[in-house]
Amino acid sequence: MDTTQPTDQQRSADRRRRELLEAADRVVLRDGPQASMNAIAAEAGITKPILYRHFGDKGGLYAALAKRHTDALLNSLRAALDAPAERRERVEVTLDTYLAAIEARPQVYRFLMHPSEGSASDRGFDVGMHSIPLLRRMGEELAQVIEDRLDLGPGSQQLARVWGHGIVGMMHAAGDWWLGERPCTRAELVRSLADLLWGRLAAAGDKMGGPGF
Amino acid sequence: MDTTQPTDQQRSADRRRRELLEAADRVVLRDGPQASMNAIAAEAGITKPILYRHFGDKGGLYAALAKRHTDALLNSLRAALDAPAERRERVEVTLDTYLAAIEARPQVYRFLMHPSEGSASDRGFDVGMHSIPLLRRMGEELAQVIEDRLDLGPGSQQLARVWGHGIVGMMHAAGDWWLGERPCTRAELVRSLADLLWGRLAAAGDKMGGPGF
DNA sequence: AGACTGCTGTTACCGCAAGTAACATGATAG
DNA sequence: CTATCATGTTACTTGCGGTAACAGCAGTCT
Repeated sequence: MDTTQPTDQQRSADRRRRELLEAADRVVLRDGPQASMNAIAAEAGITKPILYRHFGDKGGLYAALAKRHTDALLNSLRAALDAPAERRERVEVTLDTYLAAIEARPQVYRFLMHPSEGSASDRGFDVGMHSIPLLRRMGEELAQVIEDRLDLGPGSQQLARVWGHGIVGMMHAAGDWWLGERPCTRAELVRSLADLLWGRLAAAGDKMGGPGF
Repeated sequence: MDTTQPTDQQRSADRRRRELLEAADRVVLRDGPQASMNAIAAEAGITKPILYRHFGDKGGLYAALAKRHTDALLNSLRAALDAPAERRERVEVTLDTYLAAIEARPQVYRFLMHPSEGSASDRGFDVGMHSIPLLRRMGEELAQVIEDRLDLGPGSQQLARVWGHGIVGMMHAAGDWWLGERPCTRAELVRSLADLLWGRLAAAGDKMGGPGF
């Protein structure tokens, strides 16, 4: 039986798969998220049907491709979150890690955030399911960390999940905007966001002190 | 001369345009963001080229369509932001307004957040510009309100913009997740998010008090 | 040896949606 | 009666996702 034997065909197929993914990676890095299957196949030196044999459909390829980058980014973020430092320091390092990643490879970032909706397989999806997997995964991850390490009162699990997704969304939107306009340095952005999370919004005074205003 | 006269052809064209937009609205509400030009034309009782004469391309139609809803939502949010109440109250009402809107018309919401990238006109765009117009507009709007009404120290304008986009992103991501999973009531979600903005993250105690951990 | 299986690769095609060209029609102005 | 201009149509091109059918090439069973 070939239960212990990877049959060395398996390994060959896996290697092919990885080669294809790297070709796809190169194309996406060059052409952005609208990279066509033809282009990817050409880059890999083969033709379309092979891609479809390996990945089923475009969604499958994109999912496989996204998983690699998502996993990589999540590992970096986990490391930042688990650093042995003060909470504020950890938050800032994590924010900076994310922002540095999207700054370094904007095309990849753009691809990850813009799956562009599959074409026919989406039938029957309810709203909400369309959302970007990376954001969801980051949100859940952060929620777990928050719940594990913070002492919130009753309902802590739910609170942690809301905060996880909320903070990730904050990071994402601010990062996206920052990447487009570059209105300040990365360090300034990190500091501003951390300030926001640290309650400076609530602590700030009104500008025109009238109570009815 | 017909400088004072809107030439009543103009008005007729405008009415047509509005009718087409409403037809498009109906289709998008029914089919989601992947509504085809053919479908929209059919719903309006006409054929494709007319749509193209009125809106240029699909991006144009989508932009016009999005503008209507975006304006409507922004008006609601402005009203909530300008309410004569305590800051926390205003924040909660604003969050609730947004969440109620996306809860009431998820298809519209999904459309607004998922323009699916134009096809050919995107050439030459740098990264960052892809982002959803509604989010950007909400971010800028909120930034303006924050800057107008809060007394932040030096660099207040930049801080306000970061916070504006950050808070909007938080609201958006949390809302998207909530809409998909419905893990709690709207009121609970609003409260949790407001708590986050009010610095409860920073105030919470560690679970295992070891300093090195 | 010769047929069977399974994998990799190809060409050539289908269906569908965006976008366009060219033609038809009906009102209005000179 | 004709020129014009907006409104509408059919029929086409282009490009992409996806698939069917076929071609070469290992090994394998009898």
